[in-house]
Amino acid sequence: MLIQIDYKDKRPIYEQVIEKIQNLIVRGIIPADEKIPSVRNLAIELSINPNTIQKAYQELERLGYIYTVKGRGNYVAPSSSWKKDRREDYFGELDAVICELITMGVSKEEIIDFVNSK
Amino acid sequence: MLIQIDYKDKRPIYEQVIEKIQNLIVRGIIPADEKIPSVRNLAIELSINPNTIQKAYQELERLGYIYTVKGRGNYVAPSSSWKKDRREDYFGELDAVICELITMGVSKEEIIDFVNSK
Amino acid sequence: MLIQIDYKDKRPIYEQVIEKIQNLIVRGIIPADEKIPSVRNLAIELSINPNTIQKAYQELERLGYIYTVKGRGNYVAPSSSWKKDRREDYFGELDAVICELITMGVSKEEIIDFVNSK
Amino acid sequence: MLIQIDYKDKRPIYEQVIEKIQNLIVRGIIPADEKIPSVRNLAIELSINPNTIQKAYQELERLGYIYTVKGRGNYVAPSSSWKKDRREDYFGELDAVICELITMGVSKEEIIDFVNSK
DNA sequence: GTGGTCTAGACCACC
DNA sequence: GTGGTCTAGACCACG
Repeated sequence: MLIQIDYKDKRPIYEQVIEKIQNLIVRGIIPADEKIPSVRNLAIELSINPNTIQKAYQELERLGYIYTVKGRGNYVAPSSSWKKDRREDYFGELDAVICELITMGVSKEEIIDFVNSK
Repeated sequence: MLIQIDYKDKRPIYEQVIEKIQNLIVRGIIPADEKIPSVRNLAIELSINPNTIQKAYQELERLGYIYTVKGRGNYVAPSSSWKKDRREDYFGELDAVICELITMGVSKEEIIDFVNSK
Repeated sequence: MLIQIDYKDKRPIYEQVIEKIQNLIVRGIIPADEKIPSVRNLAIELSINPNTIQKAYQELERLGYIYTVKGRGNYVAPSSSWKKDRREDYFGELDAVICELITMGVSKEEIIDFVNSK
Repeated sequence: MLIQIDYKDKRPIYEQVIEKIQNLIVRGIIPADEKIPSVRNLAIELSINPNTIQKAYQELERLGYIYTVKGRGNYVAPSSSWKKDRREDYFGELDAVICELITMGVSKEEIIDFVNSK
């Protein structure tokens, strides 16, 4: 797996795990219905306590990114279960940042130029 | 003062205080070199532990939004000391959000439409 | 057979098998004294461990929905052996739900309207 | 507090805690914005590990029944944040039970009689 | 003191 | 072997 924990990061470990796996799923690196590492294996691989991975996996399931089959393992969910939510989340963030920039006197044109320069 | 603490907010209280005062300063509601409430007074007004206000004020000073005069109080710093930093921060955030949206298959045009609709 | 396992369902697989077969029996799709698939065959058909099917069949026998003839297979029991139990179970559930709704301030009339609208 | 754990119950302890506190809140026994016992205190009172209470409280917050203030404690949320969801949940359950009963040949009239007899 | 996170180690149901 | 739950005990940030 391509997951790395950053111990300098102030966020809790389980959040980092969530984010990393979200990334792998959203970018299509792990396809739908593919198995992801077992709680124990990932724990060993990252030298982390299994409970911490467990917490991350449970949250990922709650968010609709994976589904869990007891006695079998965890599998990535079809994109339909998270795609919409995720878009809305990011447009919400975009909205907040734009509000802040406009409040600070940045014009819409400047923002659009910035988007185009990407 | 126009500060309200939201206890249901997940962020620590001192961060909320920082954000609220930043807002008052950035929007020009408190002009440069104006005195802001003393640690003690604000603590009483918000029914909050003075240590919490103290922590917020220290951070605000570190960020360049206020300056402290020993024995006299805290004053709003001139905008030159924070304006640039703040713009860069928000453009950094904007950058991150746009990257995410593009990764998810949202086109630049959609993003620009969204900005224009504001 | 018309059985489908849903791996995203939180319940254990053997419970799903029980429920599905109960349904086929209760709705009369498999008549009394009809043979149901052998443990082995159903296991193969559903790509499931035979132990899981075995557990489901044992429970179905305990509940009176099927009876087992050693060396010959499993057969649907006559409705007399489960019909009464089942009705009582569901009226018990109905009772519990109605209690909760009333506790929450929902009137009997609202509940009756809901039943009639079905 | 009026909470009792039933060790014969097969459900996990944290679910029992959730259900018990939900009840206290829904029935108005603990009013909105009232403090509920701290994680540690309730753990001691019930002779349960604090982590288990913690899990229950986090779920209760996620469900909108309580809100948490770090360093202060947990408080019951205003009913607006859960009342609607809860009604929908129970009407959903009611719907399922009624479907089952009708499938078994129970008439609407019988069901309505049952409701009226309560 | 309060909640939030983490570790280590255990037992269980399920497959 | 797999996930789910629980205990015991620890450290941290917050107030």
